[in-house]
Amino acid sequence: MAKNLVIVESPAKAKTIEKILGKDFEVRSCFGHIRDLEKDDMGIDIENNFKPKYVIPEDKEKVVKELKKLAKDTDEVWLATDEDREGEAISWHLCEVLNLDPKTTKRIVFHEITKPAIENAVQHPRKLDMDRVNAQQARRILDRIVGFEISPVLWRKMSMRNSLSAGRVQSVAVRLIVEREREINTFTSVSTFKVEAYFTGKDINGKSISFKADGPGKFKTAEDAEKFLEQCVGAAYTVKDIQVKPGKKSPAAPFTTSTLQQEASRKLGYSVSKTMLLAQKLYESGNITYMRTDSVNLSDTAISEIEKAIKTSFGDKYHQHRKFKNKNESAQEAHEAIRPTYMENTTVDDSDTRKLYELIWKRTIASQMADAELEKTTAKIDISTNHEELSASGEVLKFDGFLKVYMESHDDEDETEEEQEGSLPPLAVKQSLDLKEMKATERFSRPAPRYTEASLVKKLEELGIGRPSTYAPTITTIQKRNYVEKRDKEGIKRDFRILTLKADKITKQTDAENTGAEKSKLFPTDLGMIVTDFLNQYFNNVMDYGFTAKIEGEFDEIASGKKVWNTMISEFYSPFHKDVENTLENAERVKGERPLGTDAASGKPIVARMGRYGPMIQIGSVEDEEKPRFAKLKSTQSIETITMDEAMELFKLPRNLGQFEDSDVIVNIGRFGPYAQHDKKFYSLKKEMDPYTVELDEVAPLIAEKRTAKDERTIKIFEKEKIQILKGPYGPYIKQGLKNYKIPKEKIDNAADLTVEDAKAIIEDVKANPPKKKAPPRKKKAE
DNA sequence: CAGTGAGCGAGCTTCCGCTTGACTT
Repeated sequence: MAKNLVIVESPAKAKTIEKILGKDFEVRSCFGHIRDLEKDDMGIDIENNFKPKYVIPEDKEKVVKELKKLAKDTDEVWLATDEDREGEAISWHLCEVLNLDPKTTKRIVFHEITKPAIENAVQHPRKLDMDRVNAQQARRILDRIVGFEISPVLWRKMSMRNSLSAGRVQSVAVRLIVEREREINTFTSVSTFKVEAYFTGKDINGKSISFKADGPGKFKTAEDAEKFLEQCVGAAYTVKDIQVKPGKKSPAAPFTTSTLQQEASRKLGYSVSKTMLLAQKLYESGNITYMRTDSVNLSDTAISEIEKAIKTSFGDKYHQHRKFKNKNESAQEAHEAIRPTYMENTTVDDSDTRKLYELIWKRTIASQMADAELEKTTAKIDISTNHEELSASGEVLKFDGFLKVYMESHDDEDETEEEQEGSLPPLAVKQSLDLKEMKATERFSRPAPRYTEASLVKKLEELGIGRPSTYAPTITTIQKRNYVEKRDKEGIKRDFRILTLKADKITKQTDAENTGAEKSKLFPTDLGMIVTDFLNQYFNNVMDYGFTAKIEGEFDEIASGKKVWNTMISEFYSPFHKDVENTLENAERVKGERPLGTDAASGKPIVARMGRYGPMIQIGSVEDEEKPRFAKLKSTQSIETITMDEAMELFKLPRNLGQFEDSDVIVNIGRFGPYAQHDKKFYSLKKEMDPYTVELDEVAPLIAEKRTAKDERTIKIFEKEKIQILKGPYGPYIKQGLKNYKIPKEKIDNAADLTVEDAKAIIEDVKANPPKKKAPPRKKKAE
């Protein structure tokens, strides 16, 4: 039995640290938080100064039991959880559960897993910081209050009430997406004309050249642009002035969770959850440092490793020592930046994680490399027939520096109008140029783009909302709650005008471009918009973009002992709870109704609104003698934007496509999407089949094909008993009615030989001994 | 699996942050 027990949060860390500390120390992990607020009654005794009621969750019982045993048999327990607020609280919970005295138990911290850092930590233990623990408790309790008081309000006040939720983080994330969507919907695009002149001539060495110059600003109308081109008729063009300016580019800081998610999204097209899954693998295999971090800091040992790698691979002049600082105030910096553990490993064997690893490797090494040096040349070109001038510019890379390995990408949001500049040929002042042609092209202003998962993470981080460990889960939650969905949008065709001056003649033409196409973007659903409007109206304090920043300031005061945590919570709770009660009492049930007009055929009103099963169109009302008619909106349509014509289109379903093998084929949209009904059976339509336009000759083969696929899946059918033996992705299984039953291992190889008695026996057996429930009792709802 | 759409009101849902496995019918 070791004399010392060290407890850390992550098991991968435990292994590494144990090696460093040697045989006197046993290092174990507690796998994050070991206690949480009880779920009943919110787990908070509000009357009793918000006293929290903590319990050990079922899935943590095992690890707690083990730690208890180890703690009892050891001389000294060292609490080595992360240095941030949550880590301090985990240490305190460990004291409570393991019966350790918080006043005397040794608390150690390190920000990097290196031998000197860990040895230094062991030599300088401190005591638990209760102020910091209390800041965490305040954070936890406030989040529980917000989530568990507002969510039930939604269940009462929304017309669709299946597992709706609200929270300090998720509700604001949805709000961002809803507001962006509305900005886009109300955006009116204005067009301007941009002039570009194409020149040919000879450079100072007599070599033939051609290059492009930009016109003087933008013209608001086609008339203004044309007037300018007219003023250029017959003009001579001379280089008036050449300016050369040096410039430089610097590398980006090493990765944090948020920037890794952004770059993996832009460069590799990964979703944030995919990035985190792969990063976790790399971490567990010892290839990278911890992947949930908000710090851009690199350990001293890492910095010298990187320096060595740069000097050997690229030479001394490519190295530049840099120390990055966090811009983000909310950062808690419990870990290092995300970097390779060993710089000499330039890649990994695993093909899944290779791209992500190489991205991390490049970003890390680039962060300690020299600036790239540029030379920017601007030539002003005089027009003899008017007072305007043209300007041509080019950029030449003088020294590549860090660009040798890595260049950060940007979202289209950050994109400037100017494209990547090429180089400009060497010109001389007073040199005359030949104009090949001059074009004025119509360009349209664009609204801000919809968020991607990664750009939403970026925005949340800027607002200080959420933590590295929650960015990916938050994005999953708001999609799972059906507030937001990720999808593509097709662009629409738009005409634009071009005026061309060539050989002193002006011609006009129209061209077409595709605009507004988006890939993998976050769109709010009608539900998301309605819930957001409701929350904004009744809980504007919590929905404020600055709310988290404000309370974080107060948590900091608690952490520094300037404020008492219950006081802070109480000050928040009084007005908040009044809002809850006021809403419950006074808010109407929300339907999200939007009148569209009157039905030409019946004279009845048409509304778009939210029904129990989603957005729909309703003609007439329930008070009418005749029942109202209903139609479900398509998944790409929205209550806010649907037009009368589009709404009427929806009433064209169900469609009878005609007969196939003597039965009607009827197409409709059901709970699980578009389907065809034929001979009492149902067949899902393929994605590309539009139920409004699809024809019999497309659907009939689908029915035939799916029928054989179903036959192949069937091993045996006992018609009378309604028992089927089927082949599933995990092997054969038995199905009776809607329920599935697992075939015992010893019989699985001969599933085809099972008799009806065998099957019945298995079913009875499974019923008598139901399979163990999954560890987290969180049931998955049918989507 | 493939209806529905109002109201009544069983019995259910829900938060954020810290960590990984379990394991499919």
